[in-house]
Amino acid sequence: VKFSDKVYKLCKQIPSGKISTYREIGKKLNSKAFRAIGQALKRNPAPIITPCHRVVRTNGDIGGFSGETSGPKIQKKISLLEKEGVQVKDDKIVNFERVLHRF
DNA sequence: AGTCGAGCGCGCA
DNA sequence: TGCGCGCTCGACT
Repeated sequence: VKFSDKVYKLCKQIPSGKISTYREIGKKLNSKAFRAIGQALKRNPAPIITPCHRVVRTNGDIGGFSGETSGPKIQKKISLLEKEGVQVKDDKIVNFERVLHRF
């Protein structure tokens, strides 16, 4: 089983309206390959099924989306999150700790 | 505060 | 093979 596969699995475990972080995932996988997580999500095989937009950076930053660290794609990610009930302000998660899903 | 460099696992050339 | 990435952390300015 590949590292990225586990990443997808964990992603799918994140309930709507909540989020998680690359770090949490890495921890859960007992790995420090946080970048690989980003890569895995970028090369997400099932973009809708795997809610990769629910994964953000540890400091509450949105992170990136579809290979962009800023720009229109990120806005899309934000609106998706807001639709699901996660407030985003200034490209950052509002009440980060409250919506953070821990595995 | 901000910046720098190292480590990680995988994908693509 | 080698490099870059949706990252993080500790050390330094």
